[in-house]
This record gives sequence, structure tokens and C-alpha cells, in this order.
Amino acid sequence: MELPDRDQKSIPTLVKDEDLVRAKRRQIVDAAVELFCRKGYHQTTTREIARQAGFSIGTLYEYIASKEDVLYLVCEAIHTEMEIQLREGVREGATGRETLAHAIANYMRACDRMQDSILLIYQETSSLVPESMQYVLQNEERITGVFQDILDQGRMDGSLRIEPAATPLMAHNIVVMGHMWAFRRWFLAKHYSLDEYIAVQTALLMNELGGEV
Amino acid sequence: MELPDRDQKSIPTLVKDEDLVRAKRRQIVDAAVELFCRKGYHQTTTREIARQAGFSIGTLYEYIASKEDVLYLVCEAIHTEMEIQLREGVREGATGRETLAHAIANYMRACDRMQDSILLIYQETSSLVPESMQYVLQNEERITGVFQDILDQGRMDGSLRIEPAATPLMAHNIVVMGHMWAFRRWFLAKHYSLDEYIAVQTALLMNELGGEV
Amino acid sequence: MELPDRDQKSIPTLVKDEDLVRAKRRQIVDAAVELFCRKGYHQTTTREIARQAGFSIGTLYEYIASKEDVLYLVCEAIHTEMEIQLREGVREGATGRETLAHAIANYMRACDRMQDSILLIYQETSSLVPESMQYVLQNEERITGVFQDILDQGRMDGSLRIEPAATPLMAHNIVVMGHMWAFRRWFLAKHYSLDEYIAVQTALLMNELGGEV
Amino acid sequence: MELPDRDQKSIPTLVKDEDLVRAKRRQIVDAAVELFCRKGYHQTTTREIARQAGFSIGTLYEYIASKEDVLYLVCEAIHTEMEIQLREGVREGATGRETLAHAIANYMRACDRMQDSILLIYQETSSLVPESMQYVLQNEERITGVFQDILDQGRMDGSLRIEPAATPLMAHNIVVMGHMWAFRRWFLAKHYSLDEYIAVQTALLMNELGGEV
DNA sequence: CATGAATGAGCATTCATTCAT
DNA sequence: CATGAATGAATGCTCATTCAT
Repeated sequence: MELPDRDQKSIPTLVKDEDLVRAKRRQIVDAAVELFCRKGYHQTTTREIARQAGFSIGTLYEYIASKEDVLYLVCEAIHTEMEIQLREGVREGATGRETLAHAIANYMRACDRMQDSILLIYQETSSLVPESMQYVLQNEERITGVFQDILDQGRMDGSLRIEPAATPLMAHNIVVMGHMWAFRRWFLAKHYSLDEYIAVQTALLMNELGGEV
Repeated sequence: MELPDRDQKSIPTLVKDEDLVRAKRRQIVDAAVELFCRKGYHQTTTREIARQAGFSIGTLYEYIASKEDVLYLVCEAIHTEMEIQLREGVREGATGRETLAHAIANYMRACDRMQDSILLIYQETSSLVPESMQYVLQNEERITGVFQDILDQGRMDGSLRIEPAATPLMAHNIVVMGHMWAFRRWFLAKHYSLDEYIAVQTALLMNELGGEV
Repeated sequence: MELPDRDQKSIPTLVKDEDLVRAKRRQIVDAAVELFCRKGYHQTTTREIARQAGFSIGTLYEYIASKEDVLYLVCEAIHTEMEIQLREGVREGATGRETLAHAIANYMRACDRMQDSILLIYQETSSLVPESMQYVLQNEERITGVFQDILDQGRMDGSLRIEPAATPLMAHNIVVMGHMWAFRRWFLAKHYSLDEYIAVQTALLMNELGGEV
Repeated sequence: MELPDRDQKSIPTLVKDEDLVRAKRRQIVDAAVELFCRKGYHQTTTREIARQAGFSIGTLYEYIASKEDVLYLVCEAIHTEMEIQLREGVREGATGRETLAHAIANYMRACDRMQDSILLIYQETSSLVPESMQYVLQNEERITGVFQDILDQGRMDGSLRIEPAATPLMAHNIVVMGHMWAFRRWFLAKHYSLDEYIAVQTALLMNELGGEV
């Protein structure tokens, strides 16, 4: 499934070759994700990012204008990756209800794989300037939108019982449910395996949404 | 309702008089909460904390050993405050179900009042050394425990229908539901007032827990 | 002769003790004058200034807020020193003409002693932000004013023949004559000793101003 | 009037074709004069010079070996331009005195047009290595020489009364008088128009040189 | 010849922490 | 106990210069 087009903040670069910019920024992001997840944004120096990315500090600044740009690119990349995993794993079921159950399980597994990144988003988004934050929140909203669409579909085909006014909230509940596995893992993993977590949360949810799973 | 005793990390101080230490640390925490909420932990300098607290940088370091100590004290204070608000507002209902509904509403309002502090916990807990983080997570767990107790009570008196294995998770769901009002406010507040948010979330929950609100 | 009061830009400092600020800034200025004269403002690093002043870079920044502040303080100090030397050496003669001759000789000798500083002013004033430059140009104008007063005095007592409209220009000519000894020394010193320079320039000037020296 | 030949520092280049070198350096100098005048030598980057000159940074370094070379070329060009304007505008009068009056007026107007360049010379010459500075000072001396020649001519034909020993100094006085219009413009322009400035200064000078204008 | 990506030494500035008074 | 001046390691960022293509 293709990612739809979307707004992205354009980050200034000194380099003209667009392919090169994309390639190097990929390296920067890979390096930074690893470092930010391990040490946090503020504890990571630009020199470390450059070194980890495999080039010099001077070269780093050919492709970004400030350290904050790296954070923005990282947030972008995380959301893009999440959206890819979300859409790739979605299979249309017979009913909205089936689609939802499948999408949730798939999403939860993605959250499990990307738990460090999810924490990163929660911790460092606030270090972005307002303009960048806008874009990041838009991405967050797009992900929520995926579930909202499924909920709407289920409401239309009658397989899910939910008030229209409650669907945005329910979609957010589902999304946060995935994040929760990341940021409350210190507790949850003591009591539930990932599969159990998915099973119980899905059961509770489906209960809310009328009838059996 | 009294707060039960609990473990707290002991922070070294150069000052002997324990009452004085408590008083000054109160000042430090008040100053720091305000600053950390407004500017974040890393953006706040120790000098600013001292100034806002009303004394010199030298004095600040008589009562703490490092900036991170301030962060720990702040996290402690936030959880203490939250727990106080939680327990103060709880009134025993006729059934566990009634108690729960009341506790949730009360908790949500507390989260609304303390949204900045909640964000702070989400963003900066990771800046603590592991030992401090332990204590903070314990506090988080205590808060969750409040809801778990109510759920158990409702399960015992038959007013709530929930698997024993699901209660810890349900308790976390409730707690995170409050946090969500803080960290997703950028979206939620566009669609729901606090009262609506409480109403809809409670309805969904009660649905999960069998029958009507 | 006392220096009259005058406007000075107030430079922010982190240190409260005003006497200490004055003392340390004196050290900073002494260090910076020496370094700026030898290497220029841009070629001098803040660390060098601190080291030469005898303290650490951190301490330097307790007394100034930016490198440019040092430049401003240096310019201020140079003009203050020049004005002191100017006023100290002035002795009232019987006529304005005599006072002038004496003031010029005295001023020229001051320019000779302070040639490095004069060059510094010519080269680096443009590195000041407009606000600082204002103050520096005011100082320059005050020095010129000294000669203008003497010229006026001589015009009044009839010992100097000069149009009122020409006095400001004449005063500037005299001032620049002193500077010229600094910035054209590479040529002038090949042909004239300081005394000769003073003698010839004074002769030319007095010729302009009517009659003999 | 042709410019006489003169010594020029030879700047190394990677390019063989001498015409090409001359053409490109012309571009470099034009770009750099504009930038240095506007922002100063140190505030201008080599990339800006290349961009303004219309080619890449790599190409820039085909025609010069260091940023300082650009400064030298700029100083050279400024003095060349000044000398051209000086010699172009000079018309032989009946007497040295007339020639002088005319040359001064012409020179002053040139200084007025080139005030930014004059300031540049005053401010940045000291950033040259001694060898380059030598050449620049020689150029300065050549310009002074123009006036010295005229003074000598006037002394010979009896139209100017001046000691032979005073002529070099007088020539420098004239030259600096032009510069003064540039570097004291912040004061002078408040009191005099260019024409007034020329008139008064010429009057004072001619007074020094015996008799009326 | 022309290009422009890569380099890394260098710089101004900050800030947690100490310690003499 | 309180103060606040002193410290210097650390950091984000710049820019002259090089060199492979």
C-alpha cells in the first residue's frame, strides 16, 4: 500500500544533488535514531551523530542547518516507518470489525518493534520548534486517521456499534494503546506477553464496540 | 485520606537540620516544577532554579547534590500531589462500580489540572539515573494500584464484570486515559470538553465492564 | 583636570560587586588592548583575552556578555585615556593661539604614544553594533570638541583668524592630523621626527589661522 | 592619461591562460569589493565571493590561492581605480596653483564616490601579510606622489609658497583630507555639503600656501 | 578548466559544580 | 549556613581550503 502524499517541512541544505541529499539524510537519520533512543536528544552531540553516520561534522552541516533539523528528520522518519508498517499489514476483512481486529494486532506488533522510537517521540517532540511540531502532530493524526477510517467502515456495515462522536476518541484510544505497550512496558511486560496484551486489549475493545470478538 | 508510607530515595544534603531541609526543598521543588513545565528540564539552568526559589546557587547546592536530584524531587512531588488529589477525591460508593465511576471522574479532573506535570513526567523521567527512575516508576505503580483496588472491589461485589487477569491492565488503561488528556490535548480538546471526554471514556469503559454506567 | 561625565553603554554582568566588576574589566581591557593591537580584533580569541587577563574563559563571561562587549570596552578605554592625556596636558596660554599651539603639541605626543590604539579604533570601530558605535563616535566628537573650544576662544580674543563656520572642520583637521601620525607613520617617520612633524604641521596650521606662530 | 607601470605582487594561479586569469580576477574583485564594502572582509565568506562572482568555490580557488589574495587584489583594484580617477580628472592649469586647486577638487570628488573603498582600505589593510601590505602602501605613496609633483611644480613656478621639506607632508595632508571625508562623514556631512567641504578645505590649504585661492 | 562535496580545526558561548569567605 | 565568584569541559556551528570527478 502506497503512502499518500503529505506535507513535509523542507530543511535547507548546502548540497544541490537531491539524490545525494536523500541518501545522506537517510544515514543521518539512521545514526540519530540509534543515538537518540540510546542517550536522548540532548545527551547526543552533533559530532556523535556525524561520526555514527560515517562522516565529519562539517559534512553533517552540509545536509542540515541545525541539530533540531536532525530531530525533525528523525520524527518524520519514525512516523513514516510506522505508517508503512501500519498500511503494509492491513488486510481488508469481511467486515469492518474483522479489519479492525487485524489492524490492531498488526499495529501493536509494529509498536512492539518500534518501542524505542515511540518513546523518543513522546520525550523529544517538545524540543521541536512550533513549526516542526505542527508537522509531527499532523503525522500522528494521520496514523490515528487510519483507525478512524476502519471504525467508520465498521459502523457503516453494522459490525461495530459506536457513536459517530466517539470514533475519533476511540481511534486515539487504540493508537495510545499501542504506545502504552512501549511506555509502560516496565510494568506490562511483567504480567503479559505481547500476544496476551493484544488479546486482552482487543477483547476489552471489542466488548466496548458491541458483542464478541 | 492519609498517604501510606513509601520508599523514597534519600538525597544527600550538607545541612543537618531536617526541618530546614524539608522547607528549602519544598521551595526548590516549587520553583523547579514551574520552570521545568515551562521550559523543560534541559533548558532550565540551576541558577534559574535557585533564583526562582529565592536563594543563591551556593545555597541550592547545600540541599541537593546535582541538578538531577532536583528532577527526582520534582517527579516525587508530582506523584505525591497526584496521589493526594486521587485519594482526597475518592468517595466510597454503594458498589465498586459507583466508586470507580467517581474515582475516574475525579482522577481525570486532577489530570486536567496537572497536565503540565504529567507531560513533564513523560518527557523527563528518562533523564533520571536508573536508581531514581525505579522510585518514580514505583510511584506510578502506586497510583495505578488505587484503581486496581477499586476494580477488585467491584469484581468481588459483583458490580463489575472483569477477569482477574485483566484488572492490572484495565487499571493502567484508566491511568493512561488521564495522561492521554494531557499529551493528546492538541487533538482531543478540538473535539471534546473535559466533561465530554470524561463522559465518553467512562461510558466506553463501563461498557467493557459489563452493563450500563 | 577632571573628565566631565558622559554617557556610557552599560554592559551586563553576572557579578554584583561593582568594584570587582570595575577591577576585572580593567584587566580585561588591558589584556584586550594589547592583543587587539597586536593581532586585531577578529584574530584574537576570547580564550586568549581571558588567559592574558589572567583568568578562565568562564570568568571572562561573568564580566561581559559577548566578545563585542570587550571591543566596546576597549574603545571606551582608549578614548578615555586619550581624553585624559588631552586635558591633563592642556595649559591655558595668554591667548587662544598660545593655548592652541600647546594643546596641539601635547595632543600629537599623546597620539604618538597611543598610535596602536588609534589604529585599532580606525580598524575595528566598524565591528561594533550600531548602538555601541554611537557611543564611540560621541567620544570621538568630545575630543574634537576640545579643540573647537580652543579655536573659539582664540577667535573671540582675536588671536586666531577663522570663520565660525570653519571651526568644526578645523578642529577635525587637527584631530586627524594626530591620527595621521599613527596611520601614515610608515611614510611620515621616514621623513620627519615627531618634533619635526609637530613643528611643520603647527606652522602650516598657524599660517592658515593668520600670521606667525 | 596612462597609468605608469608599477610593481604588483604576483598571485599564484592554477590556470595558464593569462587573459582568462585577468578576466576572472576582474569578476572576483568586482564581487569582493561590493561584499567587503558592505560586510567587511572577515564577515564575507569565500563562498559568497564565488557566488557573487558567478562561479563555484572550486573555480575561485583556481584563480587565487587564499582569501587574503582576494583582499590584496581588492586593495590593488581600489588604488588603481583611485589613480585612474585622479589622473583622468587632472587638467594642467596655467600655474601649479591652479593645477593644484583643480586636482584637489577632482580628488575630493573621487573620494566622495569611493568612500566605501577608502574605509575598506583603512580597515582591512592590516589583515594583509606584510609583503602584500608593502605593495599596498606603495600604491598609497604613488597617489600621494601625484600631489607632491603638483606642489613641486607650483613651488618652481612661484605660484605656491612652500618649503621643500614640507611638500611630502603637505601632499599627505591633501590625500588624508580626501579620506577624512570618508571616515569622518558621520560628522562632516552633518555640517558641510561636499562642495562646501572642498571649498573650505581648499581655502585653508591655499591660505597655508600663500595668498588667495 | 570547472564543479561542489568533504573536511576538521577553530570559535564563541554556556552551565553544572566547587569552595573560599 | 549562605553567598556568589571562579572554573573549564563541553557544545553547536562555521568556513577556508582541498581534491576527486
